[in-house]
Amino acid sequence: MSRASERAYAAIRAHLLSGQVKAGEQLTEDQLTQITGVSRTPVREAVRRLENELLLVRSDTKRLFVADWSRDDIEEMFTLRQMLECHAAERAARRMTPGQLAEMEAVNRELKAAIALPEPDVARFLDANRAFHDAIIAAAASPRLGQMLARLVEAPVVLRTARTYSPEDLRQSARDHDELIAAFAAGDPEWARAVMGSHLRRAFHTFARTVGPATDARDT
Amino acid sequence: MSRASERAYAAIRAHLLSGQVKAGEQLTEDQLTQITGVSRTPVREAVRRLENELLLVRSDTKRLFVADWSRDDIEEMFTLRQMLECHAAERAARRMTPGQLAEMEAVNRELKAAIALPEPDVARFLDANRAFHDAIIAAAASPRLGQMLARLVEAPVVLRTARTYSPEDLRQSARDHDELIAAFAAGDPEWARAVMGSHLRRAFHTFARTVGPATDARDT
DNA sequence: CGAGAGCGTTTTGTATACAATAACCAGCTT
DNA sequence: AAGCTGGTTATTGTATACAAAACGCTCTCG
Repeated sequence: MSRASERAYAAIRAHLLSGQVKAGEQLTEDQLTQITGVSRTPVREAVRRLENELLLVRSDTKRLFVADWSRDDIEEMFTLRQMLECHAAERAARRMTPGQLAEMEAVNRELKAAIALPEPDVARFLDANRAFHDAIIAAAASPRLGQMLARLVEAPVVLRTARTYSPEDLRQSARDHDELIAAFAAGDPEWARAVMGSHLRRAFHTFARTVGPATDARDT
Repeated sequence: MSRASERAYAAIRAHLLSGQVKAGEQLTEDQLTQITGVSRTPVREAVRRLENELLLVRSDTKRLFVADWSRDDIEEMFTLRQMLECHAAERAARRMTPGQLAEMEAVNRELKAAIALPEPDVARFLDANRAFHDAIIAAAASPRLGQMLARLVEAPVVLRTARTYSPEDLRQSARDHDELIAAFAAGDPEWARAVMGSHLRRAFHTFARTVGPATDARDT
């Protein structure tokens, strides 16, 4: 994307992440031009993108609001992500090249360094974690799958700012990544899928623990 | 969407569907303003949407081109659609209300009427078919799932215009729908998922038969 | 000949003015 | 008091002019 609209996107996103703005609150394009420092045209493009990522929503009369993710919305999102990312892991296990595998090992070393004592660096962990998952998606070589996952992964980022990860959560995550790498090295799609499934499902429960109980137990 | 950009979207889409334009061909925003009769601003919004639906693609330098769907792309799309729509069928089976079920039965009667002899009306069939699948997605009550499926289903519409359906294809489709309705009436998620899976996979092979052989057999 | 620099043309990106529509509020009617 | 109605303001949508970037061409230099 071009410079101004990219800047607008990043600025609005940062603004949403910063927590200065409440879920359900209305935003106007004028406010956003002030926040971003660019004119309405690129702001509108950025807003379209954020709408697509479901960070912003529109009322029936085109007013713009900060999206409000319920616990059920989040669970739904995790379920979809699991479905798609397991598929991606399976595809990746079939297609991964030695170079890609080496790259993933490097990323995972970085991830482990980030959580090393004495002081785990959560932001650095999250960056490495994201790079790891992106590498899998890249190896899956499925543009539509990648696009969909990108949208799913974007949204919860908003919520994770206030989240606390225990050192054990971080270490378990690193172990999952080790096992995923082993599955890729073995070229075993079923293994990769299974590890990814438990990895994400556990992540959901870790996440959910801090949010509250489900309101509806019917669903998968 | 607003009037002008909606009109632009529909006009560009129709233009792509009409076959007057080849895959891979470049389009400029100016051309599109002429085709649509609106200014560049709403054209650009429509283009963003079509990019998102992967009917248009951008070069690395922001030039706009008609997307070129390879056989592998189409297979990938069907695979994703199957994954998501099976999930939707499963959810729908858990949640369907009597009113929704009656609605689906009505839609399926319309579908059967459309393919009745002497002269099956394929356009009418396609409309009813779409309504049927939309009803399932609605019953699944998962906004993100619905949004993703909408994008997946959009694209192949482009290609199916020239497609020929045998009367037997149409009848088998109607039978699948009958069985889906039975699964929903029974409230059996596994049954619904299984029927949807075979329904879509058969649709893929019907589709693929007219397109040509796969270039890569590694994938699911 | 071929590679690359310079320059006019084409195409996309941004700002801004104006138009259309939705929300708001006051005052009226019943 | 509840609900409509007219006008006023706030907000979004569209057109257009200008800026920036990419393309294609020619000309030059090695």
